Amino acid sequence: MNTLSYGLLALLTRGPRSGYELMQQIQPIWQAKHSQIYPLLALMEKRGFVHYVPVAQKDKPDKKVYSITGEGLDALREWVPEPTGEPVKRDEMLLKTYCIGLIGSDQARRLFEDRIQMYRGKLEKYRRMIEELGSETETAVTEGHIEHPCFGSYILLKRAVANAQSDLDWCRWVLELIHLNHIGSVEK
Amino acid sequence: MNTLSYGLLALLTRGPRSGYELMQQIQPIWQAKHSQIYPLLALMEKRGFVHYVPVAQKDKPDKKVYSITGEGLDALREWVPEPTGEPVKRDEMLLKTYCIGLIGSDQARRLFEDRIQMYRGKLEKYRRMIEELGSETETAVTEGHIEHPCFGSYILLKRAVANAQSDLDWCRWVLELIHLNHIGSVEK
DNA sequence: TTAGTCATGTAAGTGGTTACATGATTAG
DNA sequence: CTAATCATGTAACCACTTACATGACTAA
Repeated sequence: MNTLSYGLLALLTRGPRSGYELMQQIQPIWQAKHSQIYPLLALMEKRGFVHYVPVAQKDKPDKKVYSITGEGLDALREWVPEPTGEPVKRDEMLLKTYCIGLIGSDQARRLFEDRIQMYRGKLEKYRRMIEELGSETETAVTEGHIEHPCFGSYILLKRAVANAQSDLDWCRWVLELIHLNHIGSVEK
Repeated sequence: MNTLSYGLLALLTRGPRSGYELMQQIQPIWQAKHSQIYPLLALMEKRGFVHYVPVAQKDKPDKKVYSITGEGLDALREWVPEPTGEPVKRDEMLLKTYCIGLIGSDQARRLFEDRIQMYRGKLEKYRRMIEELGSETETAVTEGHIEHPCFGSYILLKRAVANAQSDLDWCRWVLELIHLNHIGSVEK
Protein backbone atom coordinates (compact mmCIF):
# COMPACT_ATOMS: atom_id res chain seq x y z
CA MET A 1 0.00 0.00 0.00
CA ASN A 2 1.75 3.13 -1.24
CA THR A 3 0.62 6.76 -1.15
CA LEU A 4 -1.23 6.53 -4.46
CA SER A 5 -3.34 3.67 -3.06
CA TYR A 6 -4.53 5.90 -0.23
CA GLY A 7 -5.29 8.60 -2.77
CA LEU A 8 -7.53 6.24 -4.70
CA LEU A 9 -9.26 5.17 -1.48
CA ALA A 10 -9.76 8.85 -0.62
CA LEU A 11 -11.55 9.45 -3.93
CA LEU A 12 -13.71 6.37 -3.41
CA THR A 13 -15.00 7.78 -0.09
CA ARG A 14 -17.09 10.12 -2.29
CA GLY A 15 -18.79 7.19 -4.02
CA PRO A 16 -18.13 4.41 -6.57
CA ARG A 17 -15.98 5.22 -9.59
CA SER A 18 -14.46 3.37 -12.55
CA GLY A 19 -10.69 3.01 -12.89
CA TYR A 20 -10.81 5.49 -15.73
CA GLU A 21 -12.65 8.09 -13.63
CA LEU A 22 -10.24 7.56 -10.73
CA MET A 23 -7.33 8.10 -13.11
CA GLN A 24 -8.79 11.44 -14.23
CA GLN A 25 -9.85 12.66 -10.81
CA ILE A 26 -6.58 11.90 -9.05
CA GLN A 27 -4.59 14.08 -11.51
CA PRO A 28 -4.97 17.45 -9.74
CA ILE A 29 -3.86 15.91 -6.43
CA TRP A 30 -1.36 13.23 -7.46
CA GLN A 31 0.02 12.69 -10.97
CA ALA A 32 -0.35 9.09 -12.14
CA LYS A 33 -0.94 7.33 -15.48
CA HIS A 34 -3.53 4.64 -16.10
CA SER A 35 -0.73 2.07 -16.41
CA GLN A 36 0.06 2.61 -12.75
CA ILE A 37 -3.54 2.78 -11.53
CA TYR A 38 -5.09 -0.31 -13.12
CA PRO A 39 -2.60 -2.81 -11.65
CA LEU A 40 -2.85 -1.05 -8.25
CA LEU A 41 -6.64 -1.36 -8.24
CA ALA A 42 -6.33 -5.07 -9.04
CA LEU A 43 -3.93 -5.47 -6.11
CA MET A 44 -6.15 -3.52 -3.74
CA GLU A 45 -9.11 -5.64 -4.78
CA LYS A 46 -7.15 -8.83 -4.05
CA ARG A 47 -6.34 -7.45 -0.59
CA GLY A 48 -9.96 -6.50 0.12
CA PHE A 49 -9.65 -2.70 0.30
CA VAL A 50 -11.93 -2.19 -2.70
CA HIS A 51 -14.34 -4.29 -4.73
CA TYR A 52 -15.81 -3.80 -8.19
CA VAL A 53 -18.85 -4.62 -10.28
CA PRO A 54 -18.41 -5.02 -14.04
CA VAL A 55 -20.76 -2.67 -15.88
CA ALA A 56 -21.62 -3.34 -19.51
CA GLN A 57 -22.21 -0.24 -21.67
CA LYS A 58 -23.70 0.24 -25.11
CA ASP A 59 -21.67 2.53 -27.43
CA LYS A 60 -18.80 2.55 -24.92
CA PRO A 61 -16.37 -0.12 -23.67
CA ASP A 62 -17.42 -2.06 -20.58
CA LYS A 63 -16.02 -0.82 -17.31
CA LYS A 64 -15.33 -1.86 -13.72
CA VAL A 65 -16.94 0.31 -11.09
CA TYR A 66 -14.96 0.26 -7.84
CA SER A 67 -16.18 0.95 -4.30
CA ILE A 68 -14.29 1.21 -1.04
CA THR A 69 -14.85 -1.62 1.47
CA GLY A 70 -15.05 -1.37 5.28
CA GLU A 71 -11.48 -2.65 5.42
CA GLY A 72 -10.40 0.03 2.96
CA LEU A 73 -12.07 2.75 5.01
CA ASP A 74 -10.36 1.46 8.17
CA ALA A 75 -6.96 1.53 6.47
CA LEU A 76 -7.58 5.08 5.23
CA ARG A 77 -8.73 6.28 8.67
CA GLU A 78 -5.54 4.86 10.17
CA TRP A 79 -3.31 6.48 7.53
CA VAL A 80 -4.66 10.04 7.56
CA PRO A 81 -3.54 11.08 11.09
CA GLU A 82 -0.08 9.51 10.68
CA PRO A 83 2.92 11.88 10.31
CA THR A 84 2.89 13.34 6.82
CA GLY A 85 5.84 12.93 4.44
CA GLU A 86 7.59 16.02 3.08
CA PRO A 87 6.23 17.31 -0.23
CA VAL A 88 8.34 16.55 -3.32
CA LYS A 89 8.54 19.19 -6.05
CA ARG A 90 10.45 18.77 -9.26
CA ASP A 91 10.44 21.67 -11.67
CA GLU A 92 12.90 21.92 -14.57
CA MET A 93 12.24 25.65 -14.55
CA LEU A 94 14.15 26.05 -11.28
CA LEU A 95 17.27 24.49 -12.82
CA LYS A 96 16.98 26.69 -15.90
CA THR A 97 16.44 29.75 -13.72
CA TYR A 98 19.64 28.97 -11.84
CA CYS A 99 21.71 29.33 -15.02
CA ILE A 100 19.54 31.87 -16.84
CA GLY A 101 22.62 34.03 -17.38
CA LEU A 102 23.90 31.50 -19.94
CA ILE A 103 21.35 32.48 -22.59
CA GLY A 104 20.36 35.79 -24.18
CA SER A 105 17.75 37.99 -22.54
CA ASP A 106 15.36 37.48 -25.48
CA GLN A 107 15.44 33.71 -25.02
CA ALA A 108 15.17 34.10 -21.25
CA ARG A 109 12.09 36.28 -21.72
CA ARG A 110 10.45 33.61 -23.91
CA LEU A 111 11.07 30.97 -21.24
CA PHE A 112 9.28 32.99 -18.56
CA GLU A 113 6.51 34.17 -20.88
CA ASP A 114 5.72 30.54 -21.72
CA ARG A 115 5.52 29.79 -18.02
CA ILE A 116 3.17 32.70 -17.42
CA GLN A 117 0.90 31.33 -20.12
CA MET A 118 0.94 27.93 -18.42
CA TYR A 119 -0.04 29.41 -15.04
CA ARG A 120 -2.75 31.56 -16.64
CA GLY A 121 -4.26 28.41 -18.15
CA LYS A 122 -4.14 26.62 -14.81
CA LEU A 123 -5.72 29.54 -12.96
CA GLU A 124 -8.62 29.64 -15.41
CA LYS A 125 -9.15 25.90 -15.07
CA TYR A 126 -9.18 26.11 -11.26
CA ARG A 127 -11.61 29.04 -11.33
CA ARG A 128 -13.97 27.08 -13.58
CA MET A 129 -13.77 24.15 -11.16
CA ILE A 130 -14.60 26.39 -8.18
CA GLU A 131 -17.56 27.79 -10.10
CA GLU A 132 -18.77 24.24 -10.77
CA LEU A 133 -18.84 23.56 -7.03
CA GLY A 134 -21.38 26.38 -6.69
CA SER A 135 -21.62 29.42 -4.45
CA GLU A 136 -23.72 27.56 -1.85
CA THR A 137 -20.79 25.18 -1.35
CA GLU A 138 -18.46 28.16 -1.08
CA THR A 139 -20.42 29.80 1.75
CA ALA A 140 -20.94 26.47 3.52
CA VAL A 141 -17.19 25.72 3.47
CA THR A 142 -16.07 29.20 4.53
CA GLU A 143 -18.44 28.90 7.49
CA GLY A 144 -16.52 25.79 8.54
CA HIS A 145 -18.78 22.94 7.44
CA ILE A 146 -16.07 20.29 7.30
CA GLU A 147 -18.67 17.56 6.86
CA HIS A 148 -19.77 19.05 3.50
CA PRO A 149 -18.92 16.51 0.74
CA CYS A 150 -17.03 19.18 -1.25
CA PHE A 151 -15.05 20.58 1.71
CA GLY A 152 -11.83 18.81 0.66
CA SER A 153 -12.18 19.65 -3.02
CA TYR A 154 -12.88 23.30 -2.29
CA ILE A 155 -9.98 23.96 0.05
CA LEU A 156 -7.61 22.08 -2.29
CA LEU A 157 -8.72 24.27 -5.18
CA LYS A 158 -8.13 27.36 -3.06
CA ARG A 159 -4.59 26.17 -2.40
CA ALA A 160 -3.96 25.40 -6.07
CA VAL A 161 -5.10 28.92 -7.01
CA ALA A 162 -2.86 30.53 -4.37
CA ASN A 163 0.16 28.49 -5.54
CA ALA A 164 -0.36 29.24 -9.23
CA GLN A 165 -0.88 32.93 -8.46
CA SER A 166 2.28 33.20 -6.40
CA ASP A 167 4.36 31.44 -9.09
CA LEU A 168 2.82 33.64 -11.76
CA ASP A 169 3.67 36.79 -9.81
CA TRP A 170 7.22 35.52 -9.42
CA CYS A 171 7.56 34.98 -13.18
CA ARG A 172 6.34 38.53 -13.83
CA TRP A 173 8.87 39.88 -11.30
CA VAL A 174 11.71 37.98 -13.03
CA LEU A 175 10.58 39.38 -16.39
CA GLU A 176 10.81 42.87 -14.91
CA LEU A 177 14.38 42.16 -13.79
CA ILE A 178 15.27 40.90 -17.27
CA HIS A 179 13.74 44.05 -18.71
CA LEU A 180 15.76 46.25 -16.33
CA ASN A 181 18.91 44.39 -17.34
CA HIS A 182 18.14 44.89 -21.03
CA ILE A 183 17.65 48.65 -20.57
CA GLY A 184 20.85 48.84 -18.53
CA SER A 185 22.93 47.10 -21.21
CA VAL A 186 21.47 49.27 -24.00
CA GLU A 187 22.38 52.48 -22.13
CA LYS A 188 25.98 51.31 -21.94
CA MET B 1 21.17 12.84 -20.13
CA ASN B 2 18.23 13.36 -17.78
CA THR B 3 17.07 16.50 -16.01
CA LEU B 4 19.22 15.88 -12.94
CA SER B 5 22.34 15.81 -15.16
CA TYR B 6 21.57 19.32 -16.41
CA GLY B 7 21.03 20.41 -12.83
CA LEU B 8 24.51 19.20 -11.90
CA LEU B 9 25.98 20.95 -14.93
CA ALA B 10 24.14 24.13 -13.89
CA LEU B 11 25.78 24.02 -10.44
CA LEU B 12 29.20 23.44 -12.01
CA THR B 13 28.88 26.67 -14.04
CA ARG B 14 29.59 28.44 -10.70
CA GLY B 15 32.92 26.65 -10.29
CA PRO B 16 34.40 23.22 -9.47
CA ARG B 17 32.69 21.14 -6.80
CA SER B 18 33.01 17.66 -5.32
CA GLY B 19 30.25 15.08 -5.77
CA TYR B 20 29.37 15.53 -2.12
CA GLU B 21 29.00 19.30 -2.46
CA LEU B 22 26.92 18.90 -5.60
CA MET B 23 24.66 16.49 -3.72
CA GLN B 24 24.09 19.06 -0.97
CA GLN B 25 23.69 22.08 -3.21
CA ILE B 26 21.20 20.49 -5.61
CA GLN B 27 18.77 19.69 -2.76
CA PRO B 28 16.83 22.99 -2.66
CA ILE B 29 16.29 22.83 -6.44
CA TRP B 30 15.98 19.11 -7.17
CA GLN B 31 15.77 16.33 -4.58
CA ALA B 32 18.31 13.56 -5.17
CA LYS B 33 20.34 11.19 -2.99
CA HIS B 34 24.07 10.59 -3.30
CA SER B 35 23.36 7.10 -4.66
CA GLN B 36 21.82 8.69 -7.73
CA ILE B 37 24.40 11.44 -8.16
CA TYR B 38 27.68 9.52 -7.96
CA PRO B 39 26.88 7.08 -10.80
CA LEU B 40 25.50 9.97 -12.90
CA LEU B 41 28.73 11.95 -12.47
CA ALA B 42 30.73 8.89 -13.54
CA LEU B 43 28.54 8.59 -16.66
CA MET B 44 28.83 12.28 -17.49
CA GLU B 45 32.58 12.06 -17.10
CA LYS B 46 32.72 9.12 -19.52
CA ARG B 47 30.70 11.18 -22.02
CA GLY B 48 32.96 14.22 -21.65
CA PHE B 49 30.51 16.71 -20.08
CA VAL B 50 32.55 16.98 -16.89
CA HIS B 51 36.01 16.01 -15.72
CA TYR B 52 37.49 15.60 -12.28
CA VAL B 53 40.74 15.83 -10.35
CA PRO B 54 41.25 13.56 -7.32
CA VAL B 55 42.07 15.66 -4.27
CA ALA B 56 43.75 14.04 -1.27
CA GLN B 57 42.80 15.47 2.13
CA LYS B 58 44.26 15.06 5.59
CA ASP B 59 41.72 14.35 8.36
CA LYS B 60 38.98 13.88 5.73
CA PRO B 61 38.38 11.28 3.03
CA ASP B 62 39.81 11.99 -0.40
CA LYS B 63 37.43 13.52 -2.91
CA LYS B 64 36.89 14.07 -6.62
CA VAL B 65 36.50 17.69 -7.65
CA TYR B 66 34.43 18.01 -10.81
CA SER B 67 34.43 20.80 -13.37
CA ILE B 68 32.22 21.39 -16.39
CA THR B 69 33.88 20.97 -19.81
CA GLY B 70 33.29 22.99 -22.97
CA GLU B 71 31.12 20.15 -24.26
CA GLY B 72 29.11 20.19 -21.03
CA LEU B 73 28.57 23.93 -21.27
CA ASP B 74 27.42 23.55 -24.91
CA ALA B 75 24.93 20.85 -23.91
CA LEU B 76 23.59 23.03 -21.08
CA ARG B 77 23.25 26.10 -23.34
CA GLU B 78 21.26 24.00 -25.81
CA TRP B 79 18.99 22.59 -23.10
CA VAL B 80 18.04 25.78 -21.25
CA PRO B 81 15.98 27.48 -24.00
CA GLU B 82 14.15 24.25 -24.92
CA PRO B 83 10.45 23.95 -23.97
CA THR B 84 10.21 23.33 -20.24
CA GLY B 85 8.45 20.27 -18.82
CA GLU B 86 5.48 20.74 -16.49
CA PRO B 87 6.36 20.86 -12.78
CA VAL B 88 5.58 17.72 -10.77
CA LYS B 89 4.36 18.11 -7.19
CA ARG B 90 3.58 15.21 -4.91
CA ASP B 91 2.32 16.05 -1.46
CA GLU B 92 0.66 13.48 0.80
CA MET B 93 -0.97 16.38 2.62
CA LEU B 94 -3.24 17.06 -0.36
CA LEU B 95 -4.61 13.51 -0.25
CA LYS B 96 -5.16 13.74 3.51
CA THR B 97 -6.81 17.14 3.12
CA TYR B 98 -9.22 15.65 0.60
CA CYS B 99 -10.61 13.23 3.18
CA ILE B 100 -10.02 15.33 6.32
CA GLY B 101 -13.68 14.80 7.30
CA LEU B 102 -12.85 11.16 8.13
CA ILE B 103 -10.95 12.05 11.30
CA GLY B 104 -11.80 14.10 14.40
CA SER B 105 -11.19 17.85 14.42
CA ASP B 106 -8.53 17.49 17.13
CA GLN B 107 -6.50 15.11 14.96
CA ALA B 108 -7.09 17.30 11.92
CA ARG B 109 -5.79 20.29 13.83
CA ARG B 110 -2.61 18.41 14.75
CA LEU B 111 -2.01 17.52 11.10
CA PHE B 112 -2.14 21.16 10.00
CA GLU B 113 -0.23 22.45 13.01
CA ASP B 114 2.63 20.06 12.18
CA ARG B 115 2.64 21.40 8.64
CA ILE B 116 2.76 24.98 9.84
CA GLN B 117 5.82 24.10 11.92
CA MET B 118 7.46 22.57 8.84
CA TYR B 119 6.86 25.70 6.76
CA ARG B 120 8.08 27.96 9.57
CA GLY B 121 11.34 26.00 9.65
CA LYS B 122 11.73 26.27 5.89
CA LEU B 123 11.05 30.00 5.91
CA GLU B 124 13.69 30.59 8.54
CA LYS B 125 16.22 28.53 6.59
CA TYR B 126 15.52 30.47 3.38
CA ARG B 127 15.82 33.79 5.18
CA ARG B 128 19.19 32.79 6.59
CA MET B 129 20.32 31.81 3.09
CA ILE B 130 19.23 35.19 1.69
CA GLU B 131 21.13 36.93 4.47
CA GLU B 132 24.23 34.92 3.58
CA LEU B 133 24.08 36.23 0.01
CA GLY B 134 24.48 39.75 1.43
CA SER B 135 22.57 43.00 0.94
CA GLU B 136 24.91 44.14 -1.87
CA THR B 137 23.81 41.08 -3.87
CA GLU B 138 20.21 41.91 -3.07
CA THR B 139 20.39 45.43 -4.46
CA ALA B 140 22.43 44.31 -7.49
CA VAL B 141 19.86 41.65 -8.38
CA THR B 142 16.79 43.84 -7.86
CA GLU B 143 18.40 46.37 -10.20
CA GLY B 144 18.45 43.66 -12.88
CA HIS B 145 22.08 42.50 -12.88
CA ILE B 146 21.43 39.08 -14.41
CA GLU B 147 25.15 38.56 -14.90
CA HIS B 148 25.72 38.62 -11.11
CA PRO B 149 26.92 35.14 -10.02
CA CYS B 150 24.19 34.94 -7.35
CA PHE B 151 21.32 36.12 -9.57
CA GLY B 152 19.90 32.60 -10.02
CA SER B 153 20.30 31.65 -6.35
CA TYR B 154 18.67 34.86 -5.18
CA ILE B 155 15.56 34.74 -7.36
CA LEU B 156 15.11 31.03 -6.58
CA LEU B 157 15.22 31.80 -2.85
CA LYS B 158 12.64 34.54 -3.34
CA ARG B 159 10.37 32.00 -5.04
CA ALA B 160 10.88 29.42 -2.31
CA VAL B 161 9.94 32.01 0.33
CA ALA B 162 6.80 33.04 -1.57
CA ASN B 163 5.72 29.40 -1.99
CA ALA B 164 6.29 28.48 1.65
CA GLN B 165 4.49 31.63 2.81
CA SER B 166 1.45 30.96 0.63
CA ASP B 167 1.22 27.35 1.81
CA LEU B 168 1.62 28.45 5.42
CA ASP B 169 -1.17 31.01 5.04
CA TRP B 170 -3.38 28.30 3.54
CA CYS B 171 -2.73 25.98 6.52
CA ARG B 172 -3.68 28.78 8.92
CA TRP B 173 -6.89 29.43 6.96
CA VAL B 174 -7.81 25.73 7.10
CA LEU B 175 -7.17 25.75 10.88
CA GLU B 176 -9.59 28.68 11.19
CA LEU B 177 -12.24 26.68 9.30
CA ILE B 178 -11.68 23.68 11.59
CA HIS B 179 -12.02 26.03 14.58
CA LEU B 180 -15.28 27.48 13.20
CA ASN B 181 -16.60 23.95 12.71
CA HIS B 182 -15.69 23.01 16.27
CA ILE B 183 -17.48 26.06 17.72
CA GLY B 184 -20.51 25.34 15.53
CA SER B 185 -20.76 21.73 16.70
CA VAL B 186 -20.37 22.74 20.36
CA GLU B 187 -23.22 25.28 20.11
CA LYS B 188 -25.49 22.52 18.80
C1' DT C 1 30.52 6.40 23.38
C1' DT C 2 27.34 7.73 20.43
C1' DA C 3 25.96 10.39 16.88
C1' DG C 4 27.12 13.46 13.10
C1' DT C 5 29.91 15.15 9.14
C1' DC C 6 32.80 14.16 5.20
C1' DA C 7 33.33 11.17 1.24
C1' DT C 8 32.50 7.62 -2.12
C1' DG C 9 30.45 3.86 -4.02
C1' DT C 10 27.05 -0.54 -5.16
C1' DA C 11 22.72 -3.39 -4.96
C1' DA C 12 18.05 -4.16 -4.51
C1' DG C 13 13.69 -2.54 -4.72
C1' DT C 14 9.75 0.78 -5.52
C1' DG C 15 7.48 4.35 -8.06
C1' DG C 16 6.42 6.29 -12.32
C1' DT C 17 6.64 6.98 -17.59
C1' DT C 18 6.50 5.45 -22.26
C1' DA C 19 5.24 2.36 -25.45
C1' DC C 20 2.56 -1.63 -27.09
C1' DA C 21 -2.13 -3.51 -27.71
C1' DT C 22 -7.23 -3.43 -28.79
C1' DG C 23 -11.56 -1.50 -30.41
C1' DA C 24 -15.91 1.02 -30.83
C1' DT C 25 -17.91 5.82 -31.12
C1' DT C 26 -18.07 10.59 -32.10
C1' DA C 27 -16.73 15.20 -33.53
C1' DG C 28 -14.21 18.21 -36.73
C1' DC D 1 -10.37 10.58 -42.69
C1' DT D 2 -8.22 11.89 -38.69
C1' DA D 3 -8.06 12.68 -34.09
C1' DA D 4 -10.11 12.42 -29.58
C1' DT D 5 -12.70 10.08 -25.90
C1' DC D 6 -13.89 5.95 -23.37
C1' DA D 7 -11.96 1.83 -21.32
C1' DT D 8 -8.78 -1.65 -19.89
C1' DG D 9 -4.62 -3.94 -19.58
C1' DT D 10 0.76 -5.47 -20.07
C1' DA D 11 5.88 -4.88 -20.81
C1' DA D 12 9.98 -2.45 -20.81
C1' DC D 13 12.35 1.10 -19.15
C1' DC D 14 13.93 5.06 -16.42
C1' DA D 15 14.08 7.75 -12.03
C1' DC D 16 14.42 7.64 -7.37
C1' DT D 17 14.79 5.63 -2.54
C1' DT D 18 16.53 2.57 0.87
C1' DA D 19 19.81 -0.30 2.48
C1' DC D 20 24.50 -2.16 2.47
C1' DA D 21 29.47 -1.04 2.85
C1' DT D 22 33.70 1.43 4.54
C1' DG D 23 36.39 4.55 7.42
C1' DA D 24 38.49 8.44 9.71
C1' DC D 25 37.55 12.65 12.50
C1' DT D 26 34.97 15.56 15.74
C1' DA D 27 31.77 17.32 19.05
C1' DA D 28 28.24 16.40 22.82
